[in-house]
Amino acid sequence: MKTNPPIDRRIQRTRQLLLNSLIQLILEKGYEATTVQDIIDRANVGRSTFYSHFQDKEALLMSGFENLRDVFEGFQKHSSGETAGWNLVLALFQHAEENRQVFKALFGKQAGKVLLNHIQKALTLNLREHFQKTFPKKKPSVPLDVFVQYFVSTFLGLLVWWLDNDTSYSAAQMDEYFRKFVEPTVQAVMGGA
Amino acid sequence: MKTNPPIDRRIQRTRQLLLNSLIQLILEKGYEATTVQDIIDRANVGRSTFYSHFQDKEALLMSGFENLRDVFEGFQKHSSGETAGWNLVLALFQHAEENRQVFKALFGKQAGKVLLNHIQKALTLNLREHFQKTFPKKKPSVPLDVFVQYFVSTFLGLLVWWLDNDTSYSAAQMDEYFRKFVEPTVQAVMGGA
DNA sequence: TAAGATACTGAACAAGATGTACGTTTTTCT
DNA sequence: AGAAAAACGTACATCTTGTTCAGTATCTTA
Repeated sequence: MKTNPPIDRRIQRTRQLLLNSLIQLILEKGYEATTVQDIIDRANVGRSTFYSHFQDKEALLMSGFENLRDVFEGFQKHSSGETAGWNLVLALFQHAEENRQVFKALFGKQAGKVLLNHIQKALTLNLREHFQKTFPKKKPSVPLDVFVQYFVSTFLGLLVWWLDNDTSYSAAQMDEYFRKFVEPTVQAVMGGA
Repeated sequence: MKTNPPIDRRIQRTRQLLLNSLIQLILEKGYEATTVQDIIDRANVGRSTFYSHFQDKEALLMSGFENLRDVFEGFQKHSSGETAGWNLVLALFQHAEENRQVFKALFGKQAGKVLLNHIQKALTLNLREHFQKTFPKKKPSVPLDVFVQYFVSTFLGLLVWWLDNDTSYSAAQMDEYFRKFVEPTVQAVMGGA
C-alpha cells in the first residue's frame, strides 16, 4: 500500500523553490534587503501559497537550517572521546565545503544575524557540555564559559571568513589551521587535551 | 569674536536625542525591529527633521560609531612596539567598559550586522598591517590572513559575549583572558612576540 | 474516468513604514 | 526688532506585510 508521496513531493517542491529563491536573493542583495515579494516573484509562487507554508521570511530561512541538524545529531552520538570537539569542527567545515553556496548565504556577510546567533547558541551549548566532561577537575586558569566562547567564536569566525572570501583553502586545511590555533591554547590554559 | 557654537549645539542636541532613542530602542526591541517612526516618537523630533540630519536609520547608527574613531587613531600613533596589538585590545575593552550601554546596543545580539562588519573590517586592516611588521620574515606555519582573522574574531567574539552577558568580569580581566588564549598560539604558530 | 480532496493562484484589502515636499512656527544671532 | 537657521507637522505617493476568499490546477482513489 503506497502512502502519498506525490502530495509530499509537491509541497516539498514548492518549499524548495522558495528556499532556493531566498538563497539566490541573499547572495545577490542580502537578507535584509530581500522582501517576500522578491521571493515569490523569483519562485513564481502565489503570495498566499507562501504564507500557507511559512509564517514569514525568517521561518523560511530557518527551514534552510534544518539540513544541518544531522551534523549535530551525529556529533551527539559520537561525542564519546576527547577528540569529539575536533571532529565536530572538521565535520562542519566539510559540510560547508559541500554546500558552499547555501552556507555562504546562510552565514556570510549577506546573511541575517538570526541564523548565526542560533547556530552559535547551539554550538556553545553542545561544546560547553562536552568540555565539562573533558576537563573534569583540572581547575583551568580561565573560566570554562569564557573558554567555550573563545572556541566557538574562533571557529565561526574562521568559517564565515572562509565562506565570504572564496579562498582556495580546503576544508581539511581550514581544520588544520583551526587546530594549530586552538591546540596550543588548550594545552596552556586548560592543561592538555 | 565668538564663532557660532550655539547653533552647532542645537544640532548636536537633536542628533544626540535621536541617537539615544535609537540606542534605547535597540536594547528594547532590536535594531531591525526599530523603525524611524519609533525613533522620532521617542525623541520627540519631527519626521522631516530626522531626514534632514540622516539619510536613514543606518546612517544614524553609523554616527554612533564615530566616537570610536578616537581609539583607532590613538592606536595608529602608538603602534610602534610589538605590544601595539595588545594595547589596542585592552583599550577597546576599557572603552567598552566605560560605555557599556552604547557598546551593547551597537555590537550585541540586538544590534544590526552592519556596524559589526564595519568594525571588523577596520580592525582587520589595522592589525594585518601591524602583524606584517611584527612578523617580518619568520615564515609562519599559517597564512597571515588566516591568523589575522583568528585574532580579530577571537577578540570580537569575546567582546560581544562579554557585552551581552552582563558578567562581572572587568575589562582588565577580559584582556587577561584574551592574552592567555592568544599568546600561546602566537608563540606556537607565529614563532614568538 | 469521474468525484473529491489537496495544493496553488491571484486579486483585493487594511495597516503601517518609507522618504519627500512645503508651508508654518520656534529659536537663536546680530 | 528683524533676519537667519533649525525644527515642526501635515500631506502624499509608494512599497511591504499578512489576511481573506473565490477560483483553478493537480493528484488520488473509488
